[in-house]
Amino acid sequence: MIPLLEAARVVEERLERKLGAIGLSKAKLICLTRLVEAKESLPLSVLAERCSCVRSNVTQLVDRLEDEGLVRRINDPEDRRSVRAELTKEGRDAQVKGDRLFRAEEARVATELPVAVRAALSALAASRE
Amino acid sequence: MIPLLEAARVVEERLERKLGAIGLSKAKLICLTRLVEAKESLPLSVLAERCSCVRSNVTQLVDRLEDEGLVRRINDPEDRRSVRAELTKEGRDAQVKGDRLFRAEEARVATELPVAVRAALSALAASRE
DNA sequence: CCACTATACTTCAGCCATGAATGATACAGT
DNA sequence: ACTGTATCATTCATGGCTGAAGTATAGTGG
Repeated sequence: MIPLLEAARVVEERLERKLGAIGLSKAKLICLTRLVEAKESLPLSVLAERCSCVRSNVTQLVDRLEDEGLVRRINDPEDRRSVRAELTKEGRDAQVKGDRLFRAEEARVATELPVAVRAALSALAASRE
Repeated sequence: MIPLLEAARVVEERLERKLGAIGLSKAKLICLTRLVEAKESLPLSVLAERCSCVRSNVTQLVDRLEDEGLVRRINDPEDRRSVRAELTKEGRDAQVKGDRLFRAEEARVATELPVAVRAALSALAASRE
């Protein structure tokens, strides 16, 4: 087995559990975080890029986030093909809470893996082929 | 972001692409491999345990593997609640091919991550809480 | 023997992800 | 203005995963 994948699974599960407790998931949090970072609404295609996933995925993710009232879809008057995602107040709040949990998990991993290890992983992640 | 998760994603994607080329996936391969290792048919619940996933997942996985003719469901005369999964010839062959690709990816990761790093990851994976 | 409880699998609803196909709009280049 | 071509979002099919609910069978205590 590939230890990298096993370890990631462990961490991923821990993270999902923590986020699940406040009604979020890693995917949703990342989505919200990208919007917070952008400081403005984003076309779904841009959002997809920044979440490193395909558009159809963001369509569904935003569907769910919208159902939960964390995000709102708005039409772009500039380009009528485009649909932008905008954070709601609730979305902003959820992001803050989720981000705290996320950072906590990040910190936990930092205690479990020495800096050198994390550096090696960053390098691998950056390779992207 | 958590480098561990990013790195795992990169490797996972590479692996899925390679396996996809021969009609397999990591999940399917693991399932087949567990059966090969067992050297006999296994009740689905045991298979689920060995694949570290829930039963309902194995039910579906075996559905697909069965559709593809890689595995066969057989009734257990000892316990009529139980359903066992058995490898077919094709399943055995697929496992061999898939395993080669899997080991290749494993080897590749070994060149990308020093032993010390892999050891640290194994330790984290083993923690399981 | 009966009722309980536990176990085995399946089914269903839901989430996350992908890729192919669709429909609408934008933007050439002619 | 018209005809492609590219881009935007969505839908659908599929795969992998989970947890809750359902069905059948097994096993146990009375």
